[in-house]
Amino acid sequence: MITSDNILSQLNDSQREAVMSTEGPSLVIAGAGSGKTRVLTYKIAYLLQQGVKPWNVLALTFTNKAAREMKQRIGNLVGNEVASRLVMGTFHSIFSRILRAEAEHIGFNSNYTIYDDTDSRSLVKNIIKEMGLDDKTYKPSTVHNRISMAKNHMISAYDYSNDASALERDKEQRMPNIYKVYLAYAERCRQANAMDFDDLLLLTYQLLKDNEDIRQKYADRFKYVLVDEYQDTNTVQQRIVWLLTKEHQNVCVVGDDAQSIYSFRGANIDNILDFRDMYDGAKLFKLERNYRSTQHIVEAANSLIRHNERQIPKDVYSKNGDGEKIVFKPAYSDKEEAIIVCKDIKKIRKSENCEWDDFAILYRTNAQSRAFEEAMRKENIPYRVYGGLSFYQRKEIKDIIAYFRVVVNPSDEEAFRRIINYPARGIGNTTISKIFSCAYESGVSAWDVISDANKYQLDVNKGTLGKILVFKGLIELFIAKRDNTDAYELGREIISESGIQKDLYSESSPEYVSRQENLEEFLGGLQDFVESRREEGDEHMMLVDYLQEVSLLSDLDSDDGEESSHVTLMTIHSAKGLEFPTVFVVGLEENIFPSPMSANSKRELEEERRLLYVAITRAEKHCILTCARNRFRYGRMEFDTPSRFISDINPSLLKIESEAEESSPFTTSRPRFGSYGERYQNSNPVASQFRADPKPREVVHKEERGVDPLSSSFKRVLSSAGANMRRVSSLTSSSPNVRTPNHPSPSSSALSVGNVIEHDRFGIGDVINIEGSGENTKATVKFHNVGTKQLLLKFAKFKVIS
DNA sequence: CCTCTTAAACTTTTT
DNA sequence: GTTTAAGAGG
Repeated sequence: MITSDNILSQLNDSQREAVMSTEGPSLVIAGAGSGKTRVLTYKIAYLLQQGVKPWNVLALTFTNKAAREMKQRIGNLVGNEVASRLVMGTFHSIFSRILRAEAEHIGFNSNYTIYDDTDSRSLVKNIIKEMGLDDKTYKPSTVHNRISMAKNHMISAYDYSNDASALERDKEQRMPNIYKVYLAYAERCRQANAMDFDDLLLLTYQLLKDNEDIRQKYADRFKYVLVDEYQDTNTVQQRIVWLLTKEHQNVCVVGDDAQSIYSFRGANIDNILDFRDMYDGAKLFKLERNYRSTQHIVEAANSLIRHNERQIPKDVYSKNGDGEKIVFKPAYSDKEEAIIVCKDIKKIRKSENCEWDDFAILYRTNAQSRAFEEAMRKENIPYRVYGGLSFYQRKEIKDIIAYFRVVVNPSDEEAFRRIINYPARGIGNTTISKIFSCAYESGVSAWDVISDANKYQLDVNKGTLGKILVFKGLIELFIAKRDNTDAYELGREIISESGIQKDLYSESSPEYVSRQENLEEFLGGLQDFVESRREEGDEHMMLVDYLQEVSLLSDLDSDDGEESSHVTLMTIHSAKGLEFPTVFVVGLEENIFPSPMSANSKRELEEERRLLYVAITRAEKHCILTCARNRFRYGRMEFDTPSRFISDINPSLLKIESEAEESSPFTTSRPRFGSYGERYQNSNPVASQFRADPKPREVVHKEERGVDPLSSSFKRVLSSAGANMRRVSSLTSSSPNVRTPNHPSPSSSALSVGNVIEHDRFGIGDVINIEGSGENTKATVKFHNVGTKQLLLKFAKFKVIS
């Protein structure tokens, strides 16, 4: 533990001032790499040392991962027990929990499900179809986007239908009926006891606005509110913060207007620009010294961002030494671009003797990762792709989760639709339509209809009704167990009883094997979830708890930190807040970056420029920009010119390196289809086998995958039963509970402070405290890789090493 | 009512 | 190149 003097001594002057200003509103404008997270971390630690109770501090972050890491760092400063009681997380996850607690006040049930984007769009699509609107004019994603934007501005479906300007705009765009879709959508979500991402915010706002006593309660509880990445908050988030802080005004927001890159999601840059108008007398702190990057990188980024008009003036500087210039490497094709990057990575790694972890490849769109994946596989460079479609978006996983959702919340329309005929049980489209129209007419959920088909006069023949009743019986069986069977046990049962297991193991084609592996992986994760909770003495390990956790996870969050060293591939958006010694920003072409979608509005173009600013400022030592003049898109070869942003960078800080002796990258004198390009034309046929990898797309360079899918999956099961006990659950094993959940650790009674243990999942750790007795003995263990955990000895699985 | 084949549409960025 | 929608045949 460390004293407050010590905390303050680790900060520079401006950081310290920001940290010590605990009372009243404050705005911290933190330039890239200026220690923003450090200020937030230390400020919270400082508050705690001043005697503030951790549960009185609300800290809102942008990702779950950021929250977790910050908690960890605060724990290191003031102790984990205290830190673990802080209320810290994303807007969405914190407020979804509050909404569960207060569900009755807003007409929901506390076991509501959260619709992801796919669910929302599918519902919108169904509504459009049912209303007889043309789905060419009313594109579901466009309509949902309109609804989403309305919600971000606190316009409910009812408000919208009375909003002259919104209606006018829709009319102009030839979609005069959007308001009807919105009304129906809101109604159907409520009927399904489901909320979409935007509802989590909008309903929180309405809850606090319409129930003064509840607002009081939370405003009172959260005596100090801190918001990270404030430049990326939207209007409704800002209003929620206001409702919570308008009395005590102990609110500290941290952000950088130059890094605002989420306006497509409703983020409103005015939130940060106008903060001081909203909170009268708010103190302004500017952190301008960049500790991350070399001077050349900082200056190049500054020279770029200077082309934007709207911004808070600041002067970011570095004292890290000049370093190298930013390098721009135009390539002939996307394949060549990838090869250049691979070569550079190998070269720098050798010359500077650094790790694969020190490299990141950042791109504008997820689709760009492919060329790099293929090149790196060929070059034996270990990498990991973040983002893209997440593990939980995969078909087979979504199907399972849909079962979970229906069991927890039978009204869930989208999940119901997904599983009523999966696996195929002879309930076809005609029947499904009948069930749903019956449901709408009576104003109940589809589940209600099949629960009492007579009452709702469901018109189906006897055979079909029989099939429906079998399905109903199946779900009821699970519902009966959902409150007293842990998520893993019940999950396994659902998978086997529903026929999912039989379906997935019915074939041994590569796609099926890949799905089987995903299922194993999923079960492993589910088991981890239940066991962690059990070991930590947390009772919340039922299906409902699992869903709560999983529905707000992003791909980035699942990084467990114990993977082997790898190059990072991700979109620039995902890279926000991260840093790497060497960063490649690739695909700097017109039509990609800036995205053609934003080329027609100045506002959006400025956002694209900020995006490049974010990308460049991720780099500590080397920043290399690349582009390709020819690129495969939509299966065609397309021609492109370098991004206009290249010429926004001060030329004296930019070094242009052409691989070939060609003069300027801006000329296109090279023959378009010379032998040079064709060398890379043939794609590797082996590569296609890697496409359906399960989520941690860590590359294993022994021919472990792809050669013989069956044996690789077998190996996987075998190895998981051995040294690494992470994935023990094999569906093929005859007795599911080889490892009984309640099996006590052999040496738990003998454990004492100072012991070193090896935990099945967390690895090596030192026992630093033991408390409680008998059944409830808890050990505090500091693990080398995953931080400090409290384990209930009754359940924890580990062995004592010394 | 199910499933296999073929055609079209598609791409920003994400909690 | 990939994923999803529609249509034909069983």
